[in-house]
Amino acid sequence: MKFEAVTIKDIARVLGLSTSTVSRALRDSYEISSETKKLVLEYAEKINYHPNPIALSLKERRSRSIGVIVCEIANSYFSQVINGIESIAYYNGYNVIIAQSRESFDREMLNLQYLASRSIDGLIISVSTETTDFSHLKELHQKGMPIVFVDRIVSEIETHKVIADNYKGAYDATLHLIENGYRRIAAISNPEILSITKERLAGYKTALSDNGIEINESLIKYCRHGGMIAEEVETVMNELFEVKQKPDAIFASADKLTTNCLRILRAKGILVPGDIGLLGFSNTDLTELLDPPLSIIKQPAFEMGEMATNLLLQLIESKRPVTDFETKVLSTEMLIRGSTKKIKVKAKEIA
Amino acid sequence: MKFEAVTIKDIARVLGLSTSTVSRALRDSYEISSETKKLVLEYAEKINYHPNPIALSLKERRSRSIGVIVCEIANSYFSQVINGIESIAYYNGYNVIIAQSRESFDREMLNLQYLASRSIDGLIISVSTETTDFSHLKELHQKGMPIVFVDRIVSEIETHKVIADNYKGAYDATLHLIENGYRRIAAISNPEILSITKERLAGYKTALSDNGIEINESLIKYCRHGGMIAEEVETVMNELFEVKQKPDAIFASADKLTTNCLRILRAKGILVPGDIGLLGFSNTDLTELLDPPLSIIKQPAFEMGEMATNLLLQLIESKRPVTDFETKVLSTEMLIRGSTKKIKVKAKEIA
DNA sequence: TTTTTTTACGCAATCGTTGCCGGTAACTAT
DNA sequence: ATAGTTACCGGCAACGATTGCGTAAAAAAA
Repeated sequence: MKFEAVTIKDIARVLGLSTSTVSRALRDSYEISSETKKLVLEYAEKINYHPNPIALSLKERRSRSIGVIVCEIANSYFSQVINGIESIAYYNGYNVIIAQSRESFDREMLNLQYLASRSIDGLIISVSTETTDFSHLKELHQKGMPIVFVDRIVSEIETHKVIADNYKGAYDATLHLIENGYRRIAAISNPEILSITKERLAGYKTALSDNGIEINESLIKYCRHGGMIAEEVETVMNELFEVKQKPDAIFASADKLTTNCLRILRAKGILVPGDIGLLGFSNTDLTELLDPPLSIIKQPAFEMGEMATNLLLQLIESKRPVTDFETKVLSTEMLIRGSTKKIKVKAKEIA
Repeated sequence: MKFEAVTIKDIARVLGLSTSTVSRALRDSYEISSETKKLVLEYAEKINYHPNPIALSLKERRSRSIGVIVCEIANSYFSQVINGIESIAYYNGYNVIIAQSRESFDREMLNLQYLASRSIDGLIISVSTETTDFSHLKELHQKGMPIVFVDRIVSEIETHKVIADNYKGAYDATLHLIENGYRRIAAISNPEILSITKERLAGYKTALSDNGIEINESLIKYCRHGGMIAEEVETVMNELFEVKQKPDAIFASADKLTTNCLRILRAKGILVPGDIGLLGFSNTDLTELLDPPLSIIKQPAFEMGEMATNLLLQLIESKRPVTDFETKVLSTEMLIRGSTKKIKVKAKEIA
């Protein structure tokens, strides 16, 4: 079954005009008499005419749609980013096509090809944890595709970028743990290649150093799939608890990592706080209802989506090639709750 | 800046052929010699030619994209449904355009118009809680737009529908509460107009009747915005706890309602279980980590998305108008956890 | 060698819309 | 009265791809 729409030809035929006249009447051209305009406009309204966007796209060589690639939408951070993207896009008459990489490089490539072949006018992307080769993105970028990175950025590609203040967020988080008496603070992260991982770990390390705590590389763990697979989080947790000197706190640097950490700690019967403190990046609005209520670093996800879209539209609608790119850095927010309750510092560790 | 793509004309010009020859060579027509085919194919591969989907859409009068309207994607149930939709759609070469109604009738209307004007080939929709007037959908449907309803269906429109077994899910949930000793079971629901509300409340009521418990309408509350706004849940909770005979359990019939119930109970300092039992429909994977771990009814969201998409593609690709529609009903799953712990039944209530 | 058939390709229309050019009235200016 | 101007509208081409039809050249049959 086909959905038949009204065209400009139908109007022209019925009204005994040419298509060009109808077109111009609809666009309120000065070359058309007010009577004809009125005639056309009224009839168009009556039969509920809408210009065919596909024909327009073909004519104008633009699809008025932007592509978005994230790892998954069933992630509170990204779903909030997407809400931000959509709000701006729809407001400006752009359509949003969402694709999920599911943290797979291959799927990211496929999605990219798919979107490119669907003639998107621009792209907002947060690269997958598996992506170490950016040549596909570079190629597209060089061909003139406007691209804006959000969150997980690619430093090698010069374009607009929107990130949270990952360094400060992680620094504050670590500092908070230290101030509450924690000393052996483990970090559970995404793969090292990701920009957010580097930035967050840098904040974590500096906070430790600034407070005279030695950085212990064996306390820093990476999860290949960003916590999407619970087992990988379990594996690194096992590694952390296998050794003599167990951590007394965990800093998890991504949404899924944070909640999966809690899941595994609970499964292991390790008490939070009590046995261990837990603080992580998260945008879920359920963290305060968890057992224990989680202390979190929250990113301004919606605003990041909005900002990325505004920058992208700027690129798309710019007449001349843009060479002056900016990287917007938005502040994170720390919410302190039960999972990082103050512990008594053992005497020997104070010195 | 524009992203310039390779066209069939570029190939024709370089190879000294006509566009029709190139087109036919690419489509492996018998009318083209194998040498020419090889030449064209190799060159197309070399310059990374991809047919312009917009031109194809215009020619074939189809966009190969389907529209999806849900209340919001930052809802675990709907994000899982969307994952199901996308998996089937992408597999069949269809593009998915997602729009959010945010439980607003006006936004649903706008999205619908927008999608229709973007020439979608079909629509999957779960209507908003505000939608009581279906004339816009009916009109579109009558014009020949293939539509499939998921979850929140519209009985007045005859087409394929995919739902969970809401009646049985709610019946089982209520029965479980009764078996665990709860007697004054309140129900917090979406607006009465929604199909899921009717079905779930029917299950709830029958379970009560079957067990000799009188149905008390003052224990049944409706939330206009489906719990998207925390305040409305608070209002109905206040009403429930204002009266002398307070409920001893709550059955929440939607994802956001369930978690917001817990949020408010915690804020009020009402113990779950203990003071009150709580069980609700939910698809969040965080419910087991909540305090208390929530007993839930889970819908097969991903499968529902898959099924809806298969049915929609069937409609779209059918040569003749389809008149034989089906309503698929999928089983829910009940997960029993701490929030519905057995309580001692008071002697007077047993009789 | 002539006729028929096959092979291999080009032309032009089409999808819906708009831009450019051209044309015909009616009106104004000379 | 004639030239020039203005108002208004139609025709054609183009965007990128497909397709029915026509046809020249080569191959096969007569």
